[in-house]
Amino acid sequence: MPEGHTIHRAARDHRKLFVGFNVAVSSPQGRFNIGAKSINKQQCVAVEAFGKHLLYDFTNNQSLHIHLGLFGRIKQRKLPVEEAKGEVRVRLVGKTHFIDISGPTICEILNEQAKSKLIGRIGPDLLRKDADPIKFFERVSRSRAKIGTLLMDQSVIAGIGNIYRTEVLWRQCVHPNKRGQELDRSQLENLWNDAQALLEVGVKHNKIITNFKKVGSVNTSSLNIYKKKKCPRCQGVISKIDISGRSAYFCDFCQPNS
DNA sequence: TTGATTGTTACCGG
DNA sequence: TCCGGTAACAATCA
Repeated sequence: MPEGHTIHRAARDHRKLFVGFNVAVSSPQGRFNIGAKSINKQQCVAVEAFGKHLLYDFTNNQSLHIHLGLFGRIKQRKLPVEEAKGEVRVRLVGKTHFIDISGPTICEILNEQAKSKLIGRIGPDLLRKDADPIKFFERVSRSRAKIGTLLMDQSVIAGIGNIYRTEVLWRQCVHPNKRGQELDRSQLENLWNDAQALLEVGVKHNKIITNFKKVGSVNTSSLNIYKKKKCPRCQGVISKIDISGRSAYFCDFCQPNS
């Protein structure tokens, strides 16, 4: 479910729900018995997203660290609390709402040192004001790896997932198999700027939207080529390839690799 | 029941 | 050291 926009949207929403309040934190038994006692009913002082990682900071300098992975979800509901549905691993209860987090791949409590280490290994985050695009430009420019791989590497650029990868490369007419070092500075700037703009739209609408064209007043589709057969620009056939286990789509004509 | 899926990490070989 | 490939793990739905 989540690319960067989902996590930053959650951080924005949860800031209003939890910061400044004593938050009840509970977790069930099993793999994700995180020992929530140490943060339970502590005051939440911040909620922040770093790439696809979500951190809830508490007064005792500990943080709840969540990564939703491929299947994780966050459900937000109004109080009173209801019985959890599905594989809920953590529940946070605030003054007016509660959230259930199901299926995360990471769900743990970090101290300050571990938190710094985590933040340190995440690349520039398209949705953060403190992001430094120069780091992205330099890293890609000296890499032999495919741009399709690099865009999904969260230590190179944080926030892009499989759908934005396909859509941004198509919008900028770059073949996913181009090597990082084959791209010039203006292409990299365009990729950065476009991805950033699209992710911001994603946060605003809580949805991935990369196609803004309307026929009459109706949006034909919010995506251009992801899982599609035909290129909306040239009407050509969309190809599908596997890049490190994930499906990437591209238009042979609009995104030449030569 | 099977396959697919908006993700990440560890490990190995080249 | 970099890069590609593979496996493991997560939960849900068609």
